[in-house]
Amino acid sequence: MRADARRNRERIVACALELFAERGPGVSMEELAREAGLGVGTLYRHFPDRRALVEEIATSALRSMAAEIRALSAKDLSRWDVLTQVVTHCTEQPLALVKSIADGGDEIPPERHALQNEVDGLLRGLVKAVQDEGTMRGDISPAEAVEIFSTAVCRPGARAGDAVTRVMLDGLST
Amino acid sequence: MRADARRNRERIVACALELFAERGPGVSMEELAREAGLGVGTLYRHFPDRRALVEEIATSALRSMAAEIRALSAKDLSRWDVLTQVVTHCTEQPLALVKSIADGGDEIPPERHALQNEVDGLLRGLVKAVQDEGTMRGDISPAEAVEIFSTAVCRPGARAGDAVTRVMLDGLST
DNA sequence: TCCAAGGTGAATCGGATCTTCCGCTTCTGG
DNA sequence: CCAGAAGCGGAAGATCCGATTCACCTTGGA
Repeated sequence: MRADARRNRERIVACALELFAERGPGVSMEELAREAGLGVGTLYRHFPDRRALVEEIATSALRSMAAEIRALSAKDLSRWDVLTQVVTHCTEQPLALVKSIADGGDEIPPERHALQNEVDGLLRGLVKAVQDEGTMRGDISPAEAVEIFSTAVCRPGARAGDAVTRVMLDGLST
Repeated sequence: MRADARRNRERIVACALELFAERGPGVSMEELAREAGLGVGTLYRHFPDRRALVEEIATSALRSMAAEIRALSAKDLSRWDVLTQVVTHCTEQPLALVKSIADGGDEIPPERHALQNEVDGLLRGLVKAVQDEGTMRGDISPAEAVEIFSTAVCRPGARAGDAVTRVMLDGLST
């Protein structure tokens, strides 16, 4: 593959990641192309159709999300601090986008479904750990906690450490 | 106006209110009609076009919202309790819808714009009062607080007293 | 009973996207 | 440096989807 082609492909993925995260799904191929400074045709050279593009982005984001949670969990920090950092990480990139894509109507391909379950499981596990540690209130189920995160993080214009996120975390702590 | 016509008009407004609240704008006229158990044509007999329908619902919801805030504010309750009830009221009906409609792209007609400002002002005033009372943390600006409410309340499927709302309120209290 | 107000929903209209395609441009191996 | 493959651009055409219309059927109520 030619060097410039690889560069362009990367740029497409990066821009799509960003645009989906900040404006939700439904961004048109043309906007994606413009943002990346390329022609629409180029998107189609790299991805057979919209779905393929969305799929690549979603799965890669989920994969990196799962990796990040694992990495942070392995650190020698209080579970609460791990949670905080996970939330920060989510706000900065993937989850928001993944959720926005997930809302996009298409049927979920099995691979992505599995990844989503994996991330969900990791998050719920983390919540449980934080509660066991005693730093998070116990009257919220892991599933509810995850919903709360989504609400705070998957918001157009969410930024790490903004008021919504701070209030949510404070409301969750004991 | 014939009795059945009046009945149908009311049913349209009620269903639209509900559908917009729970599924956001972008619900099609056909869905609206189906939900109301009527034909599409009937919607058009009552409202010249989609915009007129949306407009009627939005302004009436905003009006009742403002009235509700005023009514609750006049009660002899702590400002915190007033806030709690306002949030509950929002979750049960209008704001969610109004915001979801506001996101719908159309330019905001002046009348609605004025109403939105009014509601916004009332909310910010209430927040200020709660903070002065000392029951809400002071490191959140009224505007941020309103954004937090929106986030918690304008969510597909929000229900009064659910985990998201509870956590948000706890996070806001001192 | 009569008939105008009211209701219906298939068909039409339009706007917005997605995709295709072919001529033009940019790499890169030799 | 050059030939030709790889890549790019973006107008044009195919599609999709929801808003709106309209010719015809129902029904409230005088």
